[in-house]
Order: sequence, then structure tokens, then C-alpha cells
Amino acid sequence: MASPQVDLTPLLRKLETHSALTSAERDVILALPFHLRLLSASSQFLPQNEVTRQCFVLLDGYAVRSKVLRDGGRQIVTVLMRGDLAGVQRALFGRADNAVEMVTKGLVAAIPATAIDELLATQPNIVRALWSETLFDGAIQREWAVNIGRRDAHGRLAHLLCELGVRLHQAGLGEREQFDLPLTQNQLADCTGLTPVHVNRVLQSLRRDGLISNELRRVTIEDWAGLARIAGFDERYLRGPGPARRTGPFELSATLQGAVDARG
Amino acid sequence: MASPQVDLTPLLRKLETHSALTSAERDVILALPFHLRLLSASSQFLPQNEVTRQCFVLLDGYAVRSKVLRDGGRQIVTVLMRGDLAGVQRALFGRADNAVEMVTKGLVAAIPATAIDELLATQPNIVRALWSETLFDGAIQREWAVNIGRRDAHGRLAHLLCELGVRLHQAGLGEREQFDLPLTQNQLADCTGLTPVHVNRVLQSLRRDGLISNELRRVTIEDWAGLARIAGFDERYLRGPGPARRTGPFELSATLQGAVDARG
DNA sequence: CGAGCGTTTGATCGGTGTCAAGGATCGTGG
DNA sequence: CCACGATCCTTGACACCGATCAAACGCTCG
Repeated sequence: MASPQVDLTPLLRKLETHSALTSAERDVILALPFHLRLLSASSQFLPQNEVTRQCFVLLDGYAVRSKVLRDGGRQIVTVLMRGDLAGVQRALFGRADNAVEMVTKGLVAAIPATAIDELLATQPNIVRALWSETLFDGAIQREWAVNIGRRDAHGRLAHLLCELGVRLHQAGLGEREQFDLPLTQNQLADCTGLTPVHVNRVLQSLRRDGLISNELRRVTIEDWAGLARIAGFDERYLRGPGPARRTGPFELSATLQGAVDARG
Repeated sequence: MASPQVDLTPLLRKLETHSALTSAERDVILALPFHLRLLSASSQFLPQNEVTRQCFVLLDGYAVRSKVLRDGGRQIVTVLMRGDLAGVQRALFGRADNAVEMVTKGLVAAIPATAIDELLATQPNIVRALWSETLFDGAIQREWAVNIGRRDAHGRLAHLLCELGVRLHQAGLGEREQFDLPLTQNQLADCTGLTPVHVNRVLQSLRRDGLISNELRRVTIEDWAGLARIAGFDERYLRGPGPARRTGPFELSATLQGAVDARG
């Protein structure tokens, strides 16, 4: 079923956007045990609160991580794309609080938890890279909280589009200003804490203002600067450890005046 | 000022709520190098986008992690309490996208990034525990996105109070139904994506309905079940790897069995 | 005793949700 | 190749939650 060429290169690529790896470490990653699963659109492959002991690398297609409420409400908390990891928490603990499901058909590599254990024991730098991915996931998650909590409907959708553009570009899946977006307006609503009908109206408004254009499942950002402005988009939360702001020669936190020094 | 007894026990306690550690590993953690900083209320000790190479353990007091928007808006994305880690991303990368600031006066232990490097190289199980903390942080963060995105004002505040009750109880800082809450209504608004005046009105309404009572900086949950109901609170996202639903006979974390068989 | 911050209250406004229905598109099977 | 159902998109009217603006009150601390 799977083409013989399929391997974990997308994961490798992803890790290397944030971390430096030696060529030996690259080989270790590519030699990780896994087996492939070809998934159909909207199949839920990691159900909420289910027990499993493996994690997944999304090799192709789009997926979303979501949580559903008792009343049937649903919030999408992450959009996953090629190279993204899912289910690390399950690999370490056996279960997690969220569901992951495909939005398009796609291909995932299931990696047994034992492989993670082995990395922990023998590959500190790879573990650092994986841990880093978890941290960047957290950064995206925080930005989503900001997005939902503090921006109006226009800003929320604009920000989501900006984020996806940058991430897809980083992942080598398209241009920052033009990319496939297989999410329905219903799913966009679940990403942004809005209702589908309001998403519809806001998208129309963004189109009318010449900021974006979209036809069937494909988005073009016509005016990146304008969209980023109403989104309040600051892409630094998506970037790796590059030089920060470099205001001075490595200054320590200046605001620690009231701090008392003691010896550990 | 700092009692000679001060050490990293709160971190240890925190890690052990989610992970199992040997006594040797406990000793390693308690022997980590750090120096203490006594911080005054509302001092921002980890400014947004600033470069530093250490992480912090909150030993006493309350802090919040927040992101500020260009327009001055502000979203609190986490409430930190005794034992919580902050700045791991900074330790690994040198900077992060969020600010951390005290809400009360408090005490933090600053741990140099080099200590983390050493743990990576020599203490896989401690690294696993730390990584796990990052994962649980992520779970809380996701739940906040759900909270802000999919609940009305009453539900949001109710959920926040439930979460804080459980976490404070886990951390040994109070009862689940009664605890100190030093956040102002302004800060509660920044946690929930609401305005301060609306927070005020909703709190009054919760009080009127006999769900909570609060006087200066202390909250009592009078009707946990009722509050949890309108919050849609499901505390599983805060819990460790213990038995999931306990539907079956087994209850050890050796729930590894259900895993789909994968041959490398 | 005054200043500043946090809390409370009232009046009004607007953004977003809700409800309902029609139209477009796509996949599927006859 | 067409028919058909399902899903998605679009539109309109209306209701309401929560924001906004403004002002007063009560602490606490210098």
C-alpha cells in the first residue's frame, strides 16, 4: 500500500527547523521503527481519552486536534500538517485529553513508545529536539488562546490565515501567500470560537476588502501586510532560536532589581 | 530573608504528581544548582522576547504567563503556582514569546540552562518527567482555548475556578473548595477573554446563585457539583497517567497492553 | 488625609449568535 | 451519464450577550 519511498523525512525536516542535528542523529531518526497507516478523510485516529502507547508523525494530509464538550460544542486547538507530531503525551502516558482526526485523507507513521524510551536513554540531542517541538506546540497553543480571547472575528480569521501561511511555507507545502486550505467554514469556526455563518460573513468581508481571495479549498493572501495588520500578527512565536532582538550584548533580565541573591 | 531550608522540593513534588522517580533521581533534582530571587508583586521577571539562558521554578507566590498585543490588549495564558516551571523554552532557546510576572510577591529559583543540558545527557528519566510537565502545560493550555472559545462568561469563570481549585489542591496549597485567589477581577478578565466589568457582574451572579462566595482574595466554592456543571469541568486533563477510566479490571499504569501491534 | 487601585453600578451600543431557508457543489450509485 | 442525497456555502431577520463609557464607592498605603 505504501510506496517504498515513504520514510520519516518530514519529521526530520520539521525538527531541523528548530534544532541542529548531526548526520548520525539524522540517521537514527530515519531508522526509527514505525508502521504506516493510510487514513481516510475525517477519520478519527486518536480518540479522546483512549489508551494507546504510540505517537504519530503526520506524513501527508491535514489533521486537527480538537476537544469536544459535553453539550456537543467543539473547539479545534491545533491544525496539524506534514511533519507534525501527535500523541507524544500518549506515548509517555498512554492517554491524552484531546482527539486527533484527519481533515483530508492522509498518511501517518505510528511510532511505538518504546522507541521514544530508547531515544531518552541514548539520544539526548534528539530528545532535546523533540522536547523543543512540544515547546513550540505550546507557543502556538498560547497564541491561539490570545487569538480567541482578545481579537475580534476579523482579527481571528486573519491571524489564523497568517499562521497557516507561515507554517505551510516552513513545512515546504506552499507559498506563504498562497496555499491549500482544506478546512471547511465549519472547521474554521471551530478553530476561532465563532459560528460558521459568521465565519462566512467575515471571509466575504476580507475578500471584499481585497485582503484575500479564495476559491474551493485554496487561499490566496492578496495583501499580506494588510492582513497581518488587522491580525496583529507577529510571527516570532513560530520561529526558532535565531537571534532574538539583540538590543545589547547579552543583557540579563534588567528588571530584577528587587531580587535578592542567595546561594543555592 | 530566605530561610535556609529553601530548596527545590516544590518542583520535586510537582514532578512526582505525574512521574515516578527513584530516590537517586530525587537527590539529583534537589542537588540542581540554582539561586534564589525574591520578587515583589507585579514584577515582570521574564519579559516577552528577551534573551536569557535559564529557567525558573516558582517556589512561593503566584505568577501569570501572559502575552500582550500591540493595541495594549493582554491575555493571560497560564496561572503559575508553587512548584510550576517557567522559562523552559528560554533555557533551550534563549527566548520565548510570552512574559511571566508575579501577581503576588514570591520566590523563584533560577536554574541555569547548563543544568538542563547535563540532565539531558545523564538523566533520561528526569528529562522524561520534565518533558511530561511541558506536555501537561500544553494540556492546560488547550483547555484554556476551549474555555475561551466555547463557553459563555459564566462557564469560563466557573471553569477557571474549578481548575485552580484542583491544581492548588494537587500542589498542597489549599482545599479544592476553598483557597486563596490573589487575582484581581482585571486579571480574571485577562484570563477569560472578558472585560473587568463583566467579570464583576458574573461573579456576583455566581454568588447570588450560591455557587461560590468570595471575600478579599479568597474563594470558597459552596457548590462544587453545581459549579462544575455550568463549567463543563472534566478534570481528567489535569491528571497524570493513572488508570484512565478504570472501566476494566486492571488499574496499574501498565495499561500498555491496548496498543495496536506494530512491528518495527 | 489624599492618591491610587480595585470594585461596583447604570445606561447604552454593537458584534456575534441564533434560526431558518435556499442555493451550490461534490461524491456516489444506478 | 444522469439522478440524488449529503455536505457545504450563502443570505436575511432578529435577539442577546458582553463591550463600552462614565461615575461613584471603598479599600490600603504612604
